[in-house]
Amino acid sequence: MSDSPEKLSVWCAGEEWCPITTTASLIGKKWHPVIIHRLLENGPSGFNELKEDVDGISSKVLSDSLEDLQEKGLVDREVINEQPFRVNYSLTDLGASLEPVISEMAAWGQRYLEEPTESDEATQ
Amino acid sequence: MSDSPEKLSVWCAGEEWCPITTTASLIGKKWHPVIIHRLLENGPSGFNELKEDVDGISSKVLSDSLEDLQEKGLVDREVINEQPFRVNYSLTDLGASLEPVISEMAAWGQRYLEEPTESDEATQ
DNA sequence: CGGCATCCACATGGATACTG
DNA sequence: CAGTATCCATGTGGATGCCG
Repeated sequence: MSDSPEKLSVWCAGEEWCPITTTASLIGKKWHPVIIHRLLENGPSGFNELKEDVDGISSKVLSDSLEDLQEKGLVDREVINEQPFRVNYSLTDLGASLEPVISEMAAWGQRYLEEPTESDEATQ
Repeated sequence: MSDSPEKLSVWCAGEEWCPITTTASLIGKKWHPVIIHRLLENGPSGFNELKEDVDGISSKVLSDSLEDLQEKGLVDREVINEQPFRVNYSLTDLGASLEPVISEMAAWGQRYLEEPTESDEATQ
């Protein structure tokens, strides 16, 4: 993994460019952080493998999210076999460079969020 | 600022509870990270003050976002004067505890994202 | 100043079924 | 296995205007 991926040029909503807004626009979608986290933890994965790791996602949404992440240059898709058909998703260098961000999010969640109990579950 | 805010119990989409998914559901909306960032940087702020700091947001969306952040226990709203009407938004201890996450996002954005040039701007 | 009301367009995501 | 197709409900955000 290179430690200096190419920079990404992304336009941003406001009038002034803001690194936080822009970063949020990259990973601020519902499933993006989890997908990146799984790819960081488990390494390159196939589609259904990823679908099982990312609990609760539908194939359509996973497909959409992966396409989005590819466009943003954070994820690579590689067809590694035609028959049987096999695909590999992996992080680009830029995607992998998000590791500190993702692990801060995970750490924060573990420290400050409480796992719902059975009774919480019943009320949902 | 206390260093051990109360834990927050949040339900999460999938079948298994996941700290990343849950954290993402808290700060994964378009403007939330910026709002938190501004409150961290500039301290407690009034509504319009915040609106100017968060560049490009409309009052409706800021209002919605702040309400959401209050419900999630990350932001406090305090009416500090009736006439003239003045309100103060500040981070709760839990909200302030997000500082490492937010600053990682900001740092990542500054390191790996490129500010668009004038010509980029022209094509948008 | 600090919003809320209204309206509307578009994005997002979930369920289900089907395909090469 | 790795998706796509379709449909549909809800969410999200932007514009504008008004109010105490």
